[in-house]
Amino acid sequence: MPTPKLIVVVGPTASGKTSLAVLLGKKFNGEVVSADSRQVYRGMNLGSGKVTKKEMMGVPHHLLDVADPKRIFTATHFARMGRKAIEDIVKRDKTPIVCGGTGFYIRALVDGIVIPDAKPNPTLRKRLEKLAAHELFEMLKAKDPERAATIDPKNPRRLIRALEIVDALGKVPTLKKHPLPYPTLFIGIARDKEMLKSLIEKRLKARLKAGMLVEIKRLHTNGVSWKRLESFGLEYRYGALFLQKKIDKETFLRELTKQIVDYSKRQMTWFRPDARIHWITEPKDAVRLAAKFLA
RNA sequence: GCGCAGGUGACAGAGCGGUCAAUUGUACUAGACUGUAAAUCUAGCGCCUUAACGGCUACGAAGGUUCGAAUCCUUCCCUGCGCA
Repeated sequence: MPTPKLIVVVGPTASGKTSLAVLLGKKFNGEVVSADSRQVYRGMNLGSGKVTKKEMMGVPHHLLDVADPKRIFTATHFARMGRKAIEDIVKRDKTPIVCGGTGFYIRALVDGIVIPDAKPNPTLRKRLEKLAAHELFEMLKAKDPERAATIDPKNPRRLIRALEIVDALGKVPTLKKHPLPYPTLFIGIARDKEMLKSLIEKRLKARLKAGMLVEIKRLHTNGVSWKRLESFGLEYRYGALFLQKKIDKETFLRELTKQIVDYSKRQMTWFRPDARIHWITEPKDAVRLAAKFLA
């Protein structure tokens, strides 16, 4: 039995990750583990760019439709389920292909960062949300100077989470990693800015035509609040704003396009420093890399 | 032609004698990321300098007043509105 190996496909939104993962899966007897923080939710298909059954071309996919959009799903849930899926794939002698654009999820899963075992505490959060960032920072500094030294002192969300951990565990533990024990090939899809922008525009048009707004409306009808939809960002946020008539069609299109482009930049900010990633531009280069890696 | 208002950095738009390379918003660029991560947050943004409480050039143009002007005066050019 050959040693199990892992392939990871990353890249900005609209760069072509999905079809590349399918191609690799088909060629190398693999199964795809999606690493996308929105595609985990049931009913969020068009807006999140989820693969369709047809596009899968018979390659099994994991971690799609595993969560209820009305409930919070987190990186920890993802990492746990992802690990299980990968172990299962390996056990069946197939190659797991992690594919997605959510950098934090990939890190949690592949690098196995140990996220502090402190559950979200809504009551505490609600109370802390009333405070200003500098007040939160002072609190953290008093209770856990070590964490305070490394945290972003102006990011309330991070500060609140840190205080939440302190509340549950006494202090924020130092970062530990339990990476997946397989040799791993990281492939990144590189796209120049102009090209990516036009890909994003094209894809958005196609999604709208396919009924993206109907999908968002259906989610709301099925009990997902506007507020929740807005919190999902991008397609769901702007779609919800438009359906509520908070913005007009033109603003919707213009802002959403811009936000998706901005998002793709943030993704690159995340992936770019990772020296393990082999950047490619053509699928055949990815196939070549993978063939060599799996040999 | 006369009257009034105005010409500021990519755009919008403050400033109305010194602390102004110039508030702010947008756009743009870069970055962070320990259970919301498509979320959340930060920084830069005239030119030179690795950098600076350093130098240079700047607020329509040209002169002038002043120790000192984006800010005051004069002339010119341009724009908007009103009247002819």
